[in-house]
Amino acid sequence: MLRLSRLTDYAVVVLARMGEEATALQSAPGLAHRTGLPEPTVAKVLKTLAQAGVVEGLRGARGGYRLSKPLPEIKLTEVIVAFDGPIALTACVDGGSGLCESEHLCPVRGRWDPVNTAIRDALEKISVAELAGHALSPAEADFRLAAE
Amino acid sequence: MLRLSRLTDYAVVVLARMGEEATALQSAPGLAHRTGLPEPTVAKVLKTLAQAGVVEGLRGARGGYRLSKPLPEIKLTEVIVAFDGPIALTACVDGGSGLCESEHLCPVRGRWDPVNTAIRDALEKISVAELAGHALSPAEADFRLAAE
DNA sequence: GGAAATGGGACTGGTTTGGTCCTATTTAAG
DNA sequence: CTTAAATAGGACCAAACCAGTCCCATTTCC
Ligand code: FES
Ligand code: FES
Repeated sequence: MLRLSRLTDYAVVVLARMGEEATALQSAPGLAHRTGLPEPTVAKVLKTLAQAGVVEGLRGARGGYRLSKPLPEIKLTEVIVAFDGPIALTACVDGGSGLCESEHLCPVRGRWDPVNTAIRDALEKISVAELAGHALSPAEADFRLAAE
Repeated sequence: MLRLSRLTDYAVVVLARMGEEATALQSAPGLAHRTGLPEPTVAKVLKTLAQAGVVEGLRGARGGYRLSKPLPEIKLTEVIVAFDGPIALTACVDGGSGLCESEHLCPVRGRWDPVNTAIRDALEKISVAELAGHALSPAEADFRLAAE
């Protein structure tokens, strides 16, 4: 289905929620509660995002996570790469030789690169903020909490 | 890895090989031999391509497959859709509601659409011919055969 | 010192996918 | 008319992959 990891989807949801209070320090359990997603999953997502440098994690009691840059500056590619790895559409990786067994017979050898860059370019232009529907209103957020 | 099905890769290889003799009727075993790919796999790929209308299959002895249109007119999306299904990057399909359990809590709901169209547009512009490295020279083809 | 949080990774069940094989159907050749 | 060669279609199985959970170490505030 050419689908990306479900965790990527979750990540966007979590980031969107964080974007509503961009400066605040928010804990994983807290965010789980506010997004309605299961807590262990949110924790995992945040860990990965922290590794990628998209969010910044502060340890200790009263610790939590914080966006390391404003939502509109977070490119979608950053998130995707964090969870799905480098954006390369095929098994025959970009310049890499030696990995494909039928390489010496293959007319396509390496030719996927233009495709990959085309997709990277397309995704590069999209920020997470654009996916977030930038900020549900606070009222709407309250409604969601109530719905739980 | 955001990778597409390996069969898609094979398909492009096979199509590229067919493009070298675009009008000729070529059998699955023959193409398998010429591409160096295992025969059952090539057969499967061709069946799928036939269903998608990319190639045309003729039955019976002396049957075979033929491109249903010239290689440069075959868009990459056609091939991808044939093997990987519709190009939609997330589990939450385009307009479809009701499939996602946390939809009522989800700030992203449906917002992936722009991403999907961005990717579709990018892929739409690429033809299989562009990936094929359009035609190894006949000499090169002979070399390959000899190399087997 | 204890509680609360992140950091990092191991483990596992479920799903998906690739690859193979089998059978029916069609058509040309002998 | 029989046989052979090919496509059409689908069933099946093993392997790879992924999500989800859990566990333990580390850090920091109270
Ligand atoms: S299939 Fe691997 S190089 Fe072409
Ligand atoms: S995660 Fe499904 S609608 Fe957002």
